[in-house]
Amino acid sequence: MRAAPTILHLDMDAFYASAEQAAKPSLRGKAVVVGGLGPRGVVATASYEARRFGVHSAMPMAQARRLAPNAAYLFPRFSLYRTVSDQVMELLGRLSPLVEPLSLDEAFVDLEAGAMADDTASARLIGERLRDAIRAVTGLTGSVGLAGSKMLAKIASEQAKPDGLVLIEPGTERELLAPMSVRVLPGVGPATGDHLRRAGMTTVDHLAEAGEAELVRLLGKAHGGSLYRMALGLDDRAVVAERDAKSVSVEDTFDMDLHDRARVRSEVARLADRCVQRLREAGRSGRTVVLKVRRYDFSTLTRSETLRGPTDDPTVVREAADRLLEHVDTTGGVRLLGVGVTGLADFTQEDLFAQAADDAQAAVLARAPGAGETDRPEEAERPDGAEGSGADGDVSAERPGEAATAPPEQLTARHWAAGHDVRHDVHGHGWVQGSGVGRVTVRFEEPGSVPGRVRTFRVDDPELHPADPLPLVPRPVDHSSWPASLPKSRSGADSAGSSGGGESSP
DNA sequence: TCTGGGGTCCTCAACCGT
DNA sequence: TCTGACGGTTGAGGACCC
Repeated sequence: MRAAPTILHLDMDAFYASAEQAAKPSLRGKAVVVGGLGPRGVVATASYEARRFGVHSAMPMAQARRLAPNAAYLFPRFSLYRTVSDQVMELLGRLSPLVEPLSLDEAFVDLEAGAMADDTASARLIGERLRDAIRAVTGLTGSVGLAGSKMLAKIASEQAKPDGLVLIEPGTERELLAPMSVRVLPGVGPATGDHLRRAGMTTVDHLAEAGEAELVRLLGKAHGGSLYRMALGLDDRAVVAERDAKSVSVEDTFDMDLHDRARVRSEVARLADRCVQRLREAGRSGRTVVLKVRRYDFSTLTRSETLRGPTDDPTVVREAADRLLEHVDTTGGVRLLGVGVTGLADFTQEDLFAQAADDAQAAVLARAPGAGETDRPEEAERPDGAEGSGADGDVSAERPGEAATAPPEQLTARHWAAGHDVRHDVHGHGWVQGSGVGRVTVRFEEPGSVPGRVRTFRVDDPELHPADPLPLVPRPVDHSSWPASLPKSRSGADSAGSSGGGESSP
């Protein structure tokens, strides 16, 4: 525990939905739901307007449509969200060298490492100025929590939502936590929450009173011990800037269960290729191949196989996944398949072969260091050529600069996904409101415009083209010197407790 | 009324070598 | 040679997070 609120947690408000509302003026103030639009999709984010109907994250899309039939339902556009996220993370990086992104819309900042905040007043000032800067640069709002630890900073930002700032004064932590539900503590989900409730513990105070021994008895050593410390407000987890990924995986849920064994095998091969592609893009290799199968009844099983050494060879991963599939009963149907790789390394078994060959040249017995016997046939037979194998690049142009020069003109496919941007030779920039029976409906508007008009075209209209997202703020205020202009401290900003939302302006 | 995708961490059991 | 303790590895599953 620190003496000053030196951890800042930023959480963008209803991030995906807010970004869509900023991009599409006609959706501002309306219920917007972003997520998978297929029959088995779930909600990724609902705008605050949609939440009033009871729609929330992780809810099945079919249920959301029943609750809010008039909401706008949009497919996620990760390239847009990533662009905005990069802008936000760049601002955070100017506050401290220690920034830990948790996702596209959330991050911890260690203000102490940035030597930015030396007291409560200056921490609060930084938080407010950060919210101003985010709004000016991205057009979106974010909520800020400030406290002496990660856990409390996150709880504070949750309380600050939407569009607010909450600072937890050092020394008030236990009192603040005591009446809260056990579910506010990190690591307490539905299962643990139920477990604790059956033992008569529903508030954080109950956990603190129960004592460490009782929690360890109920939940095990690691979980029980850490939960007890959290209940006392103790959390000394550091903000970690760089985290190496420990696994890479891809999975697909099918609109209809798969029954044909040959189809299941071909899907597993396809997923293995995609997984390897991701692995290679990250410049990594992996040693353990994992197959995941979710059956018709939602029961999920995994099978794994550890190779002699790490690989990034699609053939090796594909064959391992296929071997694992042989041990899985898929009669009855399969709703999800996944292929993953863990035990990541920065070298491959093939590198070890090269090393072994060098060793042999030096008249030393060729035995690869740390990898046991290096006599695995399927890896020895690998044809060389690590360049771009596997599935060829269907990844969309993610970098704004590149995207502008390479518009995704998929004229052969002509699939108009709801919510995606388009450009019409006559009417200009717009977005797909819906499509079907050979028609596509487009609303012509852009971030800075007034709500636009709707027109309908044939799906193969030659004047209609897919387009990249436009910046949410067409001409952002210059923030290149931010936050150098921040005063070190301001006494007027030092008021205790929470400051509500909506007080900042660009 | 059904339940995504991409991860992390923990637990437990089985097995192996010392 | 047998036995037990113990640590490391592997495999499977569960819970949780965003």
